[in-house]
Amino acid sequence: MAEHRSSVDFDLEHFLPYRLDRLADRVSEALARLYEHEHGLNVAQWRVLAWLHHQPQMTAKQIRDATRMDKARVSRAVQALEGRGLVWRRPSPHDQRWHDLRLSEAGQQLMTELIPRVREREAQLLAPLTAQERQQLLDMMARLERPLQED
Amino acid sequence: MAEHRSSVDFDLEHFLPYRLDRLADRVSEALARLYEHEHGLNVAQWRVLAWLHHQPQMTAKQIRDATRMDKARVSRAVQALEGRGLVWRRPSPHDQRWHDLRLSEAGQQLMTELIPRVREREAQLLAPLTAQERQQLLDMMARLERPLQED
DNA sequence: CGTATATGGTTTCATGTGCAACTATTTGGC
DNA sequence: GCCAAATAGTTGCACATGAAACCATATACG
Repeated sequence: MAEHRSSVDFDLEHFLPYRLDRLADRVSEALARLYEHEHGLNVAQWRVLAWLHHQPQMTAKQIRDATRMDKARVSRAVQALEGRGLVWRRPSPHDQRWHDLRLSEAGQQLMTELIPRVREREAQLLAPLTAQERQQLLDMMARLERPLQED
Repeated sequence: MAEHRSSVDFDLEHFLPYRLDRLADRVSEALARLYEHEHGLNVAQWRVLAWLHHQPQMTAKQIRDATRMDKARVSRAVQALEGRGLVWRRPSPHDQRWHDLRLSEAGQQLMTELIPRVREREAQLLAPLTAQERQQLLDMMARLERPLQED
């Protein structure tokens, strides 16, 4: 059992950052077909919609905190969604710097159609793992992520 | 225990593709300081160097297969590395379409310096998991990835 | 009050990327 | 041997993204 890796040889195949990135890419690609090819949504836009579906009224700042996306990325995603009539935006009465965001009727409809299909796809992806393993996986990922929070 | 998620509510926080992507991003960012900020290498370039260190002579095609990166991405990474004198490239005597790649002396040196530090960083990242858990994690990731191979 | 500072959001710029079209070389069928 | 198809690698293009500069609004402090 070669559990001790030599100090001179370095194998990317056993290097977690690389493996994580590769898997994330593959998974993301497998999902993109649903919201990208069929609905012209990129990942940032999909995430904004998902959050607004989950929590019906948010500001861009809240979405940024929730998704940990760059604020420029959120800003552009919201612009695109507003342009397509999927999201409403208006300055907050409490503070004009904030913009309150909500799904429009069309946005709501889109998510109602999309979510079950995304769920189904996720189930396919997760099929190789037992329910217990899925839980373990998410749990380990959370533990790995915690020390990397930088705010 | 709320293990059955409602069909109307959708929480990105429990959605594996999103969680994977976020973790991969964070981890990647934590490592980028080492090879990006200090050595001006981007991820693609780092991967090419790592593979050439692991297996001293490869063609771009082999690197592409190993890393599953787009061939344009590999091509540009190699160009940059050759331009900086970190890798040598010459047409293969067997087939002029191939280019044999090797680390130069400088490339070798860079990796000798970089690898231990990258290893150390990886160890910090993995600190929250036991050795057994690390093994489980890589194993589960491999099982998730297998059905997504598309070649 | 009134100015300095902080904050939410936008825009500009440089960079990285995938895809598709392209070039050059090799292989396979005739 | 010769041309069609395949293959390795490069390049043009469109797009997404992060960092930094920027704008507008709100808050803090004199």
